[in-house]
Amino acid sequence: MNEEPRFLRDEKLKTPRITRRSATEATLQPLQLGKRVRAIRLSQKLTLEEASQRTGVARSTLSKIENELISPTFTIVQKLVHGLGIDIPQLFSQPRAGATPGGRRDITRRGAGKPHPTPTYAHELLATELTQKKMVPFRTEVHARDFAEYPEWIRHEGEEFLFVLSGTLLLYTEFYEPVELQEGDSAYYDCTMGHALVSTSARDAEVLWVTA
Amino acid sequence: MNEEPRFLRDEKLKTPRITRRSATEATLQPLQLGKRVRAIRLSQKLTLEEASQRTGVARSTLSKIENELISPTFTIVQKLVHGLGIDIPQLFSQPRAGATPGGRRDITRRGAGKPHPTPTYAHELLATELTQKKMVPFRTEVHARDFAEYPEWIRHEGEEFLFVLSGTLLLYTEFYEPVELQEGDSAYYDCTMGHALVSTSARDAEVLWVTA
DNA sequence: CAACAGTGTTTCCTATAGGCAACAAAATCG
DNA sequence: CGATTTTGTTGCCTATAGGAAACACTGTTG
Repeated sequence: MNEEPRFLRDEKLKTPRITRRSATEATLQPLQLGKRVRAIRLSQKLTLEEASQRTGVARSTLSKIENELISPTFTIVQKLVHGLGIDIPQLFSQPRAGATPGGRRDITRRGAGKPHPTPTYAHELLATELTQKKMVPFRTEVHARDFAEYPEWIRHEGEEFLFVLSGTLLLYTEFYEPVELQEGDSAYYDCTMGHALVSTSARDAEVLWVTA
Repeated sequence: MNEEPRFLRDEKLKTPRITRRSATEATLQPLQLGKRVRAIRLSQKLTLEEASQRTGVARSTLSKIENELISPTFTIVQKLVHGLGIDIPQLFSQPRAGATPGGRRDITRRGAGKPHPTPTYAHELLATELTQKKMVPFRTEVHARDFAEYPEWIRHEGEEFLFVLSGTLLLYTEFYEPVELQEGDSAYYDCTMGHALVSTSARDAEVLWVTA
């Protein structure tokens, strides 16, 4: 009295109600999230019940996710990440069984990074072809012109190195006086300490940023 | 508590979407995926309809996601990531309220680094006041003019990011063809793979290097 | 300024995600 | 060994995600 797994059904004979409007997603990889989650859970020697308690997700739901019976909601994914201490890069990237990656290389031409805008910054992410990397480099135009544009401190894990490519700016940090940086200056700081940049030159300042 | 996503600073939003059952974890981070998606879409100057076609997600669904009315399914998130070229897995990661201390900061003025000359490179080490750091940043003039100046491959642990500050040069790597880099270009590679730089411009090229 | 073409939002409805509870299969205990 | 606990896997049901279409707005154009 059991029906086939739903998503299989879906693949097979779900043509009548065609809603596939473009072929963009044709090449979408399976990306076995379920197996990944299971591997991570087992690696921590947790039972479904324990994982359930840590994440706040029902035991049954976890089972279904691990067996690829359902596609979890983003809120659930967040709970998993949070509760199991999963590093999201792994979740999104492919197996890559090997230990330390060997001979990878990724070239990013000027202006060819992936844009990532925010109200105060215009980031351009570099080396986005590589997934499992220790550092995240990006080039940024600092649009902010006043410290007041930041509703609160920017603050996150890790350490950050910044290098001023052009223009001048003020580096505000939580525990220090603001300091003016000019072209060629650089700074290294803990990201857990609140920080923010404000352009002071005629043109918006450009910085190179690397986070780890 | 720092639960701001990496590049995100944003106005406060209300709806934390409460799950009434698992009261174990009362509050769940907002993590405004919606605003992020909207920002990315707008940065690419796409309408909802265009984004819909690229991602294969219904226009209405996109609208709801951007307005935080629903929590998208993982398959939908995948489609978004794929169709809009979103990278940055760490974008989604919630910096765990880790006990990483640290309010360190180190400013290095232009030219004020610690010189470290070699036959082929003139390194200037940056942020040398800080000792226990994850990354080692330095600015380098590439004196080498011929690959033959390197008796053997440079090779060491970790990963390296390099950004061309001025001039042009050739990046030789063990497993790839040499590639020419110009001002503003960047590269990321595994250091265990042999690598070497050679200036090709009239003046010696200058690069910014970060190792981790 | 009416007819129109595009935008983003909202409504309606179906498909499905997720929790609870019943279940089967091991594992543990008596 | 049977009884009990603990494991992971289903039914079942409700809450909700997601698609199509209607809608409300805003420009355009003749």
